[in-house]
Amino acid sequence: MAPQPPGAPAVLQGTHQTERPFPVAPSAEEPCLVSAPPSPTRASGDPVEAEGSGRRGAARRLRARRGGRSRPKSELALSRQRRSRRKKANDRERNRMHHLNSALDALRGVLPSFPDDAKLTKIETLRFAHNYIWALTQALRLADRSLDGLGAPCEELGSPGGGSLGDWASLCSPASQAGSLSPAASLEERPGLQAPASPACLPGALAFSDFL
DNA sequence: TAGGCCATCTGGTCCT
DNA sequence: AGGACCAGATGGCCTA
Repeated sequence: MAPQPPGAPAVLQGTHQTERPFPVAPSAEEPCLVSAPPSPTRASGDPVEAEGSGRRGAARRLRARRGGRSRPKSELALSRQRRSRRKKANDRERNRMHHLNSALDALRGVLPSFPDDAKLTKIETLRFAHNYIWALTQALRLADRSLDGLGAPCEELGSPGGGSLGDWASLCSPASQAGSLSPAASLEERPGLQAPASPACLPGALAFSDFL
């Protein structure tokens, strides 16, 4: 996937999404909210107000206690309330997704660098991170063994079938066995992508796609 | 033009 | 009641 060009609605591009914490997209409900006339029934039709004056206190208190919380609302009031709640829910959902994208960007930041023009997609980022962590774990394990005098050769990292490095990463990685939605194929067309921070005892020429 | 990726909206569900 | 989370739908943008 090519990088988002300027103007594209990228996640963190310094456009409206970073400058406006909660960008509110033009919503179909907005015109309704703005143009909705004030409720004509509110002033004169409110049941509480209508029966409020002139009644004995006991009956009124009883009624208030019984139905005070769920006072029936007019259709217009209900509609307004629904729109208001939906709008707030949309804002929260947008904010939540922004936080999620920020976390995803932070994850991209700690992963081995890659050419500027090759921003990882969301699924690529997750798979890359998963496999990269797995690879680092393997490296640490082997390093520990070496320190213990076992002298584990790096071939232990080799693929079970003696395949290529790509096979090693893709076959051994738990992520590669995890699912069927692997986007690795799309990354194979990124020959320039390398993992520069090859840990000790890891094959230094691992291709970027090997982690995906 | 088809397909991929993305942001957003929306309704449902669960939890506090 | 309201918030968090989720998944489906939708439309925009971009590339091959």
